[in-house]
Amino acid sequence: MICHIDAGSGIPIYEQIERQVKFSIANGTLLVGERVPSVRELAVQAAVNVNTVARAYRELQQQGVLDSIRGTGMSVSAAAPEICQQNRLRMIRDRLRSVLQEALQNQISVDEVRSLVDAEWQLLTQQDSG
Amino acid sequence: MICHIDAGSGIPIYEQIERQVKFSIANGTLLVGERVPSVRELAVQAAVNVNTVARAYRELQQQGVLDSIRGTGMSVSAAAPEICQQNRLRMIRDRLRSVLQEALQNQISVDEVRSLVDAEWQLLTQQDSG
DNA sequence: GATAGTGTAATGGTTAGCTATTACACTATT
DNA sequence: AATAGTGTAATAGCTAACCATTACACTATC
Repeated sequence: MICHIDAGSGIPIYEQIERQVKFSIANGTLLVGERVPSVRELAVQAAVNVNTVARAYRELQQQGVLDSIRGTGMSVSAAAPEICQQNRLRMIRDRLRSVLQEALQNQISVDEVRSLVDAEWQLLTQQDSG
Repeated sequence: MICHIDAGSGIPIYEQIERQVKFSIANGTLLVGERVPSVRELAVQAAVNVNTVARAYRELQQQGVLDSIRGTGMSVSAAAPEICQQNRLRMIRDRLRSVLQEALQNQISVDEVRSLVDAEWQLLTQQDSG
């Protein structure tokens, strides 16, 4: 599992990690019972502090997504796929709604928004930059 | 000029104020030379501290959007409309891009995104909740 | 049993954002 | 001149997020 962290996105790092773990479970990259990267391993890979990863994992555990076995590691719980799939679109939708609210409040039309979406999507898929 | 502040959006309040002043200038709600609400007045209206408004205004002044006359107030600069109109879509686009990046990284299709946009837009325009 | 790898926890420090409060210099109005 | 309204500034306190470091309890492996 590879974690993309955008430090300047305004979203807390631990939350970004949470999201990406959930997404990986939702789309089958992480399977039930599979071990998730260790906190230290992921901290190095994402160039982030161990505590930050630990916090993300702790919250995922509290949400029932991860099982923790002391001394061994953390693994994807049996209930995880259902939880994560249910939240899959919701996580995107919540962020999207916030942007749309701003657009709406400032007299930007649906058509303009649609154009932006299509244009930006094309840029992202072209360059495959992320 | 009315300011809508969403404390839980993750975007700093002073930045939200900046954005909304710019939007108001871009769409003609605030005209060149017109006085902007005083820091104290806007602070009360938005239920926010004076310093926070002052910071937003200070940055807008540094960007050439507002002129400051000590003892009198702040007014929309002559250069403001051009600056704000140029940034109008860019402000939305930047936030949109961030959301789309996450969607793309997690195998969400364009169609799903488009559906979300349309559905959310309809909800927002129906309820007129902001 | 020693070692290396797990999660967990505590401490201390930094930065950003926000609040509350007070104060000052200035301008416009009365 | 007095008053009320401007922007501006400084101080102090708070919280969230993050980092660096150290330490501990546990497990698997050699």
